Amino acid sequence: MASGMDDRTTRVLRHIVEDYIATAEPVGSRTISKKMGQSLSPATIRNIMADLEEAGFLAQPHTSAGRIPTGAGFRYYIDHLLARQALARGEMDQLHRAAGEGNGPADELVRQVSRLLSNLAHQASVVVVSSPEQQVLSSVSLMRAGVERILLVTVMRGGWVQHRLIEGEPDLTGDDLEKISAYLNELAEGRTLLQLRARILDELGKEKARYDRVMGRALVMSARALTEAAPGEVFIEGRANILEQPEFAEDVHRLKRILRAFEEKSVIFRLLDRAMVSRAIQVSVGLENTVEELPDISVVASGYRQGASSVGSIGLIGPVRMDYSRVIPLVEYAASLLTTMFEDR
Amino acid sequence: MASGMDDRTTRVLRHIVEDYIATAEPVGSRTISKKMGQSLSPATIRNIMADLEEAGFLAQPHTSAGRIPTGAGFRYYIDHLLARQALARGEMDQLHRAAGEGNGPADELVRQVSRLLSNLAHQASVVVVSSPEQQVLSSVSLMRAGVERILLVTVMRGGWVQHRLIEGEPDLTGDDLEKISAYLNELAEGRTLLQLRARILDELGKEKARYDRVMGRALVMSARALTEAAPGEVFIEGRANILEQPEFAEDVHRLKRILRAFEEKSVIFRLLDRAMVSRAIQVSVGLENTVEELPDISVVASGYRQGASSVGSIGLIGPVRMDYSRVIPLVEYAASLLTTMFEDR
DNA sequence: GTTAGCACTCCGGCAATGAGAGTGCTAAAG
DNA sequence: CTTTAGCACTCTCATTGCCGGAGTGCTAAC
Repeated sequence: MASGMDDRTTRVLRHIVEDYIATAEPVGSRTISKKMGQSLSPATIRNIMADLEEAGFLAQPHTSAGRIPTGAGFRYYIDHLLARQALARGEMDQLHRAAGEGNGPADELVRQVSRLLSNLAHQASVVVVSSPEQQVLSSVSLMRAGVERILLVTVMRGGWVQHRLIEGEPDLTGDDLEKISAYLNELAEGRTLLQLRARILDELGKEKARYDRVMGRALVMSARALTEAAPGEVFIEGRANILEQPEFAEDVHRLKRILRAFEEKSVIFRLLDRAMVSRAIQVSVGLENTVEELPDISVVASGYRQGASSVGSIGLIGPVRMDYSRVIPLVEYAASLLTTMFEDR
Repeated sequence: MASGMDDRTTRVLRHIVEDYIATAEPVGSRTISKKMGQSLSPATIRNIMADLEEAGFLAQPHTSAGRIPTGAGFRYYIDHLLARQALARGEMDQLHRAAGEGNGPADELVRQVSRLLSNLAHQASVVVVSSPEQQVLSSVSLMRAGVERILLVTVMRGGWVQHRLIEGEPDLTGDDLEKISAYLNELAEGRTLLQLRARILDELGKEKARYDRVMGRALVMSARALTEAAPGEVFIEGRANILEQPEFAEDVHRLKRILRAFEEKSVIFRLLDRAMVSRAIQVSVGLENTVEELPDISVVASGYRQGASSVGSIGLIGPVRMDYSRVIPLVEYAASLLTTMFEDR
């Protein structure tokens, strides 16, 4: 089907999509005829449009409005017709600078980049950080946090910090904690969180005798704390930008749906997890995303890596009518920027 | 002026405000007459309304609409006429449960409570946590975070965790870090962040000889890292709830302004900082808040404490037309809940 | 296969209209 | 002196009807 379209037909489709992206209005045959240098008359364009509509790429809001691209139309455009716009030098610089400012812990870096991406694209920007269980540890520490609580802090290579509370254990002294921390660090050397946990339990079985009861119990508790799946994190920036898009600004219902979605980590995760595993940029249009509540939005996202493993993804969320030619390079660049930033950490 | 209003007049004002809160529509003399059991005719009410308008408590959108309370009208209502609604047993329970679930680090606790508060009130909820410099430390730890970075983790009594990156210092070994951590913990005992910093510098001057150059430098860097003002934190929950309010749902401009404001920590801080110092609940109506960009919103907020010192505040942000009789007790209860939760930590 | 021409459809804007809600004023009643 | 009934007046809002414009589909000619 799709392959059975001749060059002229696809050119018409491309112009329709691009015009619609630019104006958010249904586009008519006259407009396209002009745009193509009048080499074809409006009547001819109309015939072609009728074909495209039959093929499912276009739709009419009502008789005698122009056509607007359907989801399938956008899909075809993105897959076959898109001419990427090169990033402006200035935009690259800005992104670099944003990344540079994020010299605090990793979350600051990510937040800055996300924020700028959002503003450059005039869309809401989202970053998800996968649960760091698969990441390699840099160091571990047990800290006192009140009489009845101990805090287990883990720092990953790349700069992500996590902490989990352990309840109880009031009788461990500061000295005890230091000792256990030192020991945990030894075990952690070069390992992931998961591996560390296994290792702790392992060691504990082997050399039970070496530890007094209190310390032994503390080790078990550490292992248990490490088991609790840390959910991963979500950063959303530029929510206000979605009001720049008429499709959301006008329709309070859609707006509410999307704002609610932004408040549910799990939804955002489902929205971006495909991009995480894949290496290439992912564009899901309208119904394609797996979140039933949001049938009318698009997600452009790309994973970023830490060394060889994918650790998260960054992307934009907006209406189906997005300026993909501009937005796709932006997201790609942002993702690669994160990848390089995390490389030398 | 205000004191010069007789009982009947204020009763009319109260009814107008309450009706307007309930309906979001201008209210007319007929409605009020009915509401007051027809003891007064609409004509009389009209006279009273005219007086109230002259006094600045009411306004007319146009001739021959009903009256709407002005900012001053709301103010008077809140200060003198408000009949607080008792919290429902169920709501208190829910809040308690939310607080109980937040058994992770302090930020989880705060987030859960804030979220529920937001949903109960149908408004956006905001929590600010003041920069914890004045809070007493529970423990300190230096951790390796990559070759060129060290992470300084501080845990406050009450469970707030902060981390700051220190760049450089590649030659400190894990052992070194442990030793310095132990020493810092000794110095930190029972002190605030600020005091700790002073103490470090102090000690360093006195006993310079006791430390080798590397460790000395590390201490200096720690002190410096502690100096960087940590900005405090802001949590916003239930943004989508503001769309429940017709005044925002209809006016995209206001909506955008408020969403933008939510993206600027500093704005939120300015909005809530008054509540932080004061012990009582604060209600600022319309123009009263100090943020010029948001002249048409109300903030209901209350500080919460950790022991004797104020450490932050929790509140609601919404249109001036809020159900104060319900919302004020909610916020108060949430704040007191946070205070008790932090007490036994 | 392409295009000009034409009849037709549908939306959006505009003015006119009328009902409804509410006011302010006046004059009478308490 | 206060309250109220009555009434004229104002303003909004929803409804209606009426173009004009944009765009289409079809047919017939090129």
